[in-house]
Amino acid sequence: MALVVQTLSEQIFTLVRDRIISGSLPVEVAIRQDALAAELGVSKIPLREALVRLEQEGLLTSQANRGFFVRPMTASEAEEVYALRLKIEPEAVARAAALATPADHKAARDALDALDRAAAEDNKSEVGKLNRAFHLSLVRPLGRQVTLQIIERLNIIAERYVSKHLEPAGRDDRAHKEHSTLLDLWMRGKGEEASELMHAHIAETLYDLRKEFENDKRG
Amino acid sequence: MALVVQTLSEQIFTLVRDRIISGSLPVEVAIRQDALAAELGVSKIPLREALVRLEQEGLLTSQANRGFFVRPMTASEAEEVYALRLKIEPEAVARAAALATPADHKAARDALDALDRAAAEDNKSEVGKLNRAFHLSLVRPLGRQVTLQIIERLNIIAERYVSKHLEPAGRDDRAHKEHSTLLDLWMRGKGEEASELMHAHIAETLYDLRKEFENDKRG
DNA sequence: TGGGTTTATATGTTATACGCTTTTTGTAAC
DNA sequence: GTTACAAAAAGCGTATAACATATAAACCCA
Repeated sequence: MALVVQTLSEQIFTLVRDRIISGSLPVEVAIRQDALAAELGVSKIPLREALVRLEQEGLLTSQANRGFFVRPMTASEAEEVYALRLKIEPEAVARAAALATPADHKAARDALDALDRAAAEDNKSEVGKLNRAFHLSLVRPLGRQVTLQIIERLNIIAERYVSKHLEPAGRDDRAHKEHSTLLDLWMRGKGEEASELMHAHIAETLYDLRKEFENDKRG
Repeated sequence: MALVVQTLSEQIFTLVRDRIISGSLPVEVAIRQDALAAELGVSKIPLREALVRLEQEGLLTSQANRGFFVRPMTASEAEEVYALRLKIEPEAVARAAALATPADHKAARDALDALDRAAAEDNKSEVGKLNRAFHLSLVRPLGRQVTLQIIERLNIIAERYVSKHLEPAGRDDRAHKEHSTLLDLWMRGKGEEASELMHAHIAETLYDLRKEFENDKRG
């Protein structure tokens, strides 16, 4: 177990990030720094550092002297993020499959188990987080820091859209089966097949999202 | 002209970023926050916010209670960053060429002119910055925020390696000609050709970098 | 109802202080 | 001259209070 001391600002980063993803922070309204800091029981210094992180992460925007705003979601951003994921993630999965050690295999299986358990309990925000963790566990053995960070960021942005528009990944039976097959292929070192399935898996989510966007426009 | 007020922390971000790129900040040594803040004539709060930004940007790492460190450069990171650029940038250039307006054309031409002027004066750090600006001007008309931000980040990380190992882009005659041809194709809406040339252009830089890495190993 | 002025709020930053780690220094033992 | 450990120093991360400046809200008056 890697003992990693987390700074207060890093904890706040995660906490606020999850609030943004879950949609519990209003869009287009400046985040009241003093109020949020007070609510969290911290000073504004680590809070602001967390907000700066989130801006760099693409979840917030800031305007000088006006503060930080949750970035609005748009269909075109979703298209963009999924296009990037399709271009990067499947190949990363394939390469990672070739490099994965038994420890990596165990980590991925554990991640999927945790996801399944959370899905059974219908804990929406937890499912989203664990879904991300599972996807990341399939590319982590690649060991490429920059690539991993980009994939993680894309997954985080993508999750906002999923969490707003779709049922959580694990509850969906198709996604569940795909995850299982994916893990199986991946662990057996079948990188190419895993890659193709991952591509289809991501593409299907995008397809579902598109349907919802269409509904929104009509509704 | 878009009037954009810049926060102190944002200015510091740019300033420190350029120092990292130019290599004037020692690697593997914690950045002395009080000292740097004093040198810049600011307090540590906006400085820390800038450092947090830079960490998220992939130029710094931090360890709780130990501070921020300039990330060491490695051949494998260079390979990684260039692989990502090759996968993303050429296509983005092609699509942007189709969307570019006369204003975009002018911006790109101006960027190249500025780059040429700086190259004539042999201002290494300025050339790097303007080279980045030129590359970005070719993809900006695409209008995809997330994609653009990723490309910009990759270019920034890449520039560290270029600035350490190679002559600045504009001084190199081959690069200069490629830039000219690239701009020409791009402005004439020949997206596919521009894309191919951009791919070759990036690949050549990577090739040159590899040679230097080999030298370092032997040297 | 609208426009302009005043008032109130919030942001971004400074200065100072302090607990807690980490690093360095000092000292003793082997 | 190392090694081991204790003590001291330095530096990080956070808190608090304060304030200039910019934005937003309230107000007033026509």
